[in-house]
Formats: sequence, structure tokens, C-alpha cells
Amino acid sequence: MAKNGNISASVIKRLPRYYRFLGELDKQGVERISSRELSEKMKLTASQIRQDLNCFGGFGQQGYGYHVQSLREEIGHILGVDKEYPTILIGAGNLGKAIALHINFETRGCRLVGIFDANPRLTGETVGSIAIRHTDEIEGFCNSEHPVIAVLCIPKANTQAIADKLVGLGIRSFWNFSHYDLSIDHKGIEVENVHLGDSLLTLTYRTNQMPEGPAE
Amino acid sequence: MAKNGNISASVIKRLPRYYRFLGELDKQGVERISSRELSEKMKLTASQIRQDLNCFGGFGQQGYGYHVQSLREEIGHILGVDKEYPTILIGAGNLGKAIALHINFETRGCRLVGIFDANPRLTGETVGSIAIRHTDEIEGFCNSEHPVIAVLCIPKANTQAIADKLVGLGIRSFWNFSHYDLSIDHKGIEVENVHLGDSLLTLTYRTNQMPEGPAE
DNA sequence: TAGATTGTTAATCGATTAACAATC
DNA sequence: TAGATTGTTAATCGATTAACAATC
Repeated sequence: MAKNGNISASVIKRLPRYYRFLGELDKQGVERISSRELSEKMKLTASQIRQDLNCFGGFGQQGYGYHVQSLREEIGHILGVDKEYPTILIGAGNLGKAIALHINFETRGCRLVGIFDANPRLTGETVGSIAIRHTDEIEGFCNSEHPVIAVLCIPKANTQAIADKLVGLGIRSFWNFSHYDLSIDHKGIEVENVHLGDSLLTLTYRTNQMPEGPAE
Repeated sequence: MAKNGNISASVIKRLPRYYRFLGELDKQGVERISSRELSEKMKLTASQIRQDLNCFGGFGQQGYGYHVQSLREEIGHILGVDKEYPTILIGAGNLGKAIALHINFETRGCRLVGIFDANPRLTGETVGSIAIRHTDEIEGFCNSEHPVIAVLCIPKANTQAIADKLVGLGIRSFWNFSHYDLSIDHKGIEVENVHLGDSLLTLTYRTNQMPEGPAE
């Protein structure tokens, strides 16, 4: 069905949101939904939903709408939720530990298989069911386990060097939480920079712009 | 200088990134930079930089470029880094604690003044220098301290109800980490939904789309 | 002054929305 | 069949890029 190929980034960014909303509807026992109904729930236009979905194929049926459960499965498959990419996390500070525990990697096509930290005092400590290893072990670990995705929760000063090293060890995708814009020019390497601080700062801006003005 | 007003969301989202890069340059002792040089570092076009900056005023000088330090200060001021919005955080689980410890609120115009959790066993425990309070105390706290921003690190089931209650207590902006699309129709309320899971899922998608194909 | 680089207008490109014929 | 709603094409809107006159 997939007439896939070169889907725009704007469409891709919306897919996980469709997936979540359809999951909710499915859980609530809703069987079918029209693009108009869905558009009201999601606060976007029905046109956009139909346009987005038709990047991948005709999942709907005229006069009926979309079957919630199978549309959700289709989108999940497109996103790759049924994959099991071995994933490692580097940096077991507050944020690294929280990400390891808080994110459900399995439902997003990833399997967290290793956690590493440069601080030897953390070695052996467990996070969830995974023991923290020293960063010296990364190379050996990659050679035997072949992880594909790396989550970076490390200080910005080390980020580029560690990422470059990991590329050499077979990592193909980076989920980067460090306060640094990781960019890798190798072909076929993907980077998702998170930048929580930037997200907060846009909220500060908007708080500042409010109609009533800041009560200062 | 600010000929502010209705700046597009695309421009706003880029501002914190300009602010970061200019901070780096300033720290490195760079005094002036042209839009072309900056565009090469940031991997965008010189045109876009000039266009973006001119939404707020003419910060550059023909034949010279931009003065790094003062441009950074201007952008910081536009974003509101010199504000001190009192901020509370609800939900002191793994993620809540990590956000409280990991994010530098002060440099982003926010001052973290309270942390709350519904679990009475956490009451009194400290996160950084802040003691966790029970959620029952939120109302009294808001009445005396008048926080303006709330960081939500709570399960999705409670998010809408808690947010609605907080609006009644004077909260104007939400930084929402819960697995739920918070939307508030009150005029003058701002919401920044983070959705780390969605971010990972787009990375899974791109990992899946790679040229060589997944080595499955 | 001559050279460099901005601020700003015009051109292009892409994304969103509207419209409607196809069809279940 | 008639009604509903999709898939898809065309129209609109906004964002990005290019070009260049203004000016330091």
C-alpha cells in the first residue's frame, strides 16, 4: 500500500500525534472516524489529515471514513513501532536516568540494551533492569551487540567527539539531549536534537508577549 | 528598537538557537560576525538570518555585520531571559526531578519556586534546594507566591484537570511533559507540549527509511 | 572613496486549505 | 439509490530564498 518515498518533514512530525490520538480512540472503543471528526479532536483541518494520510496510501473509504484500529496499525508500521533497534544511552546523570526509566522505548521500535557513564563510581549501579557500564566498554559492547541508535545525555563539550566515535562503531541515529547542536555530515546518519532549554525559552517569550502584559 | 507585534512561530522557534550560537561566539571572544559567516556555522541561509533579525529591528550595520555581544543581548531581551517568572513543577517522579535539576531555569527567565507531588511519601524530600510539597498545598502556595508558569510532569490522566485548576489559580503558561496534548481555550494561556516520545518516534521512522535499509 | 554587508523588496518554493468529482 | 466522505487536483497562503539598492 505504501507509496512512500520522499515525505516532507512537516508530515513526518505529525505522524506520532495521529498515532497517539488513534490509540486513544481505539482504547475508547471507537471503530470508525471521519477526517472531519478527527480534525475537530486534533484541532487541525480535515483537508490536512486526508492530505497527510494520502502520502502513504488510501487508508480510508468514501462515505465511511477511516477504520480507527487498522489506520493506527498502518501508521505505526510506517513509523516503525514494530522494529527493535538496539539502543544505547550515554550519560547516566539525572536526565539520562530519567530518560531511561521514563521513555517506553519498546513501543517506539527501540530496545534499550546498554547504559554508559564516564564516572566510574556509577559503574554497576542499575537503572531499571540495566546495569551502568563504564564508557571504556562502549567499543567492545558495540562490536558484540551492534546497537543502531544512541541517546546522548552528556555535557556539550564531549558530544561531537563521542558522536563521531559512535559513528565509527556503527551507530546510525542519535537522539541528542546535550546542550549542543549535533550535526554529522556522514551520509546516512540521522540526528534528532531535543534542546529542552530552547523549548522553555519559547514559552518564556510567549509568556512575555501576553495581552495583559506581564504583571511586573 | 523592537518593532515587535505578530512574529511568526517559525521565527520564534529559531530565536533560542541564535541566542545559543551567539553565546558560544561571545564566549570564544568573537566580536563581530556577518550574516554569511553565521549562516555557515548554523547551516541556514544568510537571507533567513537577516530576515529573522529584521522582524525585531535593525541590529546590524552595513559593511560591518553584527556585533556579537550586543546582538546576543538584544535577542535575550526579546526572549525574556531577564525576566524572573515564578515557576512551579508538578510531579516529582524521575522525569520531574531530572527537569528540576537539569534545566537552568534562571537563564531562561524563570525561577523555580515550588515542587509538588501527590505521593505523600515524597513530601519533604528535597530536589536541589527545593523541598517537595504535597499537591494539596498548591492552592495555598499559589495564593501567596503567585507563580505564573507551571511545569507538568504528571500522568496523562490527570493533566487536563490539574491544568484547568491551575489556570484558576493564576498560572498563565504550561510546559507540559505529560503524554497528553494539553489544550486550553482560555484566552491568554500559553502551552508548550513537549512529547519526548514523539521525538523518538520520528527518529525511529528516519532510521527505518535509511538508504542502506535496516540491517534486519 | 571603494568594499562589504546590511535592510528590504521581489521571486520562488512548499505547505496548507478549499473544492469537487469519484466512489463506497 | 441517495448520502456521506474520501482521494486528489487546484487555489491560497506563508515561509524561504534571491536580488539589489542603501549605507556604513
